[in-house]
Amino acid sequence: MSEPVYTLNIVEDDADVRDRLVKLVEQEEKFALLNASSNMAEGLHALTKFKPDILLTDLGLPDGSGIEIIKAIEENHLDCEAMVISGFQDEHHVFNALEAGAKAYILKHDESQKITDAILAMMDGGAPISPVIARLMLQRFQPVKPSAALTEALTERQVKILKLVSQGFSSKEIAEKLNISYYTVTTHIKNIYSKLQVNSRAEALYEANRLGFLS
Amino acid sequence: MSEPVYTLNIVEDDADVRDRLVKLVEQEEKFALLNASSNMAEGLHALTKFKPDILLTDLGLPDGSGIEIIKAIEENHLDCEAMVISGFQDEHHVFNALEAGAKAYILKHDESQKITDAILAMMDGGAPISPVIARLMLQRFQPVKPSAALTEALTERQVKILKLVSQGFSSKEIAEKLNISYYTVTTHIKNIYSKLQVNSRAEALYEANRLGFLS
DNA sequence: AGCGAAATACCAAGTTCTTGGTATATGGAT
DNA sequence: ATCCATATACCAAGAACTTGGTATTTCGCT
Repeated sequence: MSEPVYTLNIVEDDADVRDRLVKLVEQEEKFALLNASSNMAEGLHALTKFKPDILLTDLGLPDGSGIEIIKAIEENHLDCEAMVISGFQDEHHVFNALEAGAKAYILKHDESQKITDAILAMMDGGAPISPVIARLMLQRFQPVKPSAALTEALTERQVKILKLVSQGFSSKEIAEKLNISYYTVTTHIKNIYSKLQVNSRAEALYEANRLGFLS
Repeated sequence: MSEPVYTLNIVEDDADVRDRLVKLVEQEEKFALLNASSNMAEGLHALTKFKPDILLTDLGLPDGSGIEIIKAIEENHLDCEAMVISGFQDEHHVFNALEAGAKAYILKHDESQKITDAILAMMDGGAPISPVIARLMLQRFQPVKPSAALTEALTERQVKILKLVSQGFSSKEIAEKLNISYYTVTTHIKNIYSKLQVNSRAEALYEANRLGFLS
């Protein structure tokens, strides 16, 4: 099979960075640069005009955000993978970009070779994320320690069971998972209801969520 | 300032892979290998005995899972960063590991240099995640990728009922609230289950939350 | 040694949910 | 005008949950 060639658009307002990206892309024979824009309006226009396989975009643009361009991919039903190349490392920018549909998020100061690798990894179905960014994402999976309210209200075991309930497991399944009796599970759930003052699983989940017991 | 030196434990049952990791660690002067175990029991014991700065562990061990070892870090209040080196790329293994507290997740077949880099990146506050793994994580931030199948999946009425279910109301209560028959409510819920591919209220809420239908 | 909290386990009656059907009315799209 | 999606409604059997009991074991604390 022949080498796949990916077409590519770049949106980056800083001329130096943009030139660096352009060079980097032109040096890799698997890439074919279609357009390099310096602002959001141009970037949006070029996106729909050239329909590239890959969008490489900055976030902070003089006339708006790269996020808008990423969203436009979805809205226009384009077959395009978006990679953010940004200097921003804060939660706000990162999650907005990822939620908008970015498949990759790498930092401007990463080495050129890493950026090239990242683009290829993305087209290979991966999601190259700079470690610093990934640490932010991780925090969504490792929420804060048991809050004061939780520790006081529910025991460790009860929280464990409540979490399994929240994942849709039946009492029987939870019993099997924890290697305890079905009756024990129902007893725990009974006690959880009592503490949360509710009378059903759905209610318990609602309360637990409201009180921040679950992630 | 002088070079930091990190102490390190390895847990990996495959002798070849373990030897490779050991060599890789010994070649990097910033690392000081304390122990290399081949199963969970040993790994757990070595963890509490040596209290390393870094735990490098496989997931599938003959007598259990590396996840147990990662959890032990938290339970014993150890100051240790856990990195998973696994062959598993499935959602179940990945999320269990991350939720257990793993700070990094890389694949066995990654190059040695990448593994070394990853350990250093982790100690630098990053979270090196292999692109394939990161793609899994991304799906949690981009809940409605199959928007055609999911965003458009639930009708307005179904969402309304699902929200009431999420607030803990019974079918009977929902019927009264909406001034429709109890049977209509159960029919709606039945159809919601079908669309979300679940079989209970708790499961439906879990899915709906994950997909962003609620909140 | 004794107390209390937590986790474990069991039972049974009653309630609610789940599932596989069938069926009608309405409104928008072709 | 017809088709299709949506909302509505009903039934019944079986599964799962809820509730109010009782009871044992383990563990930390006094």
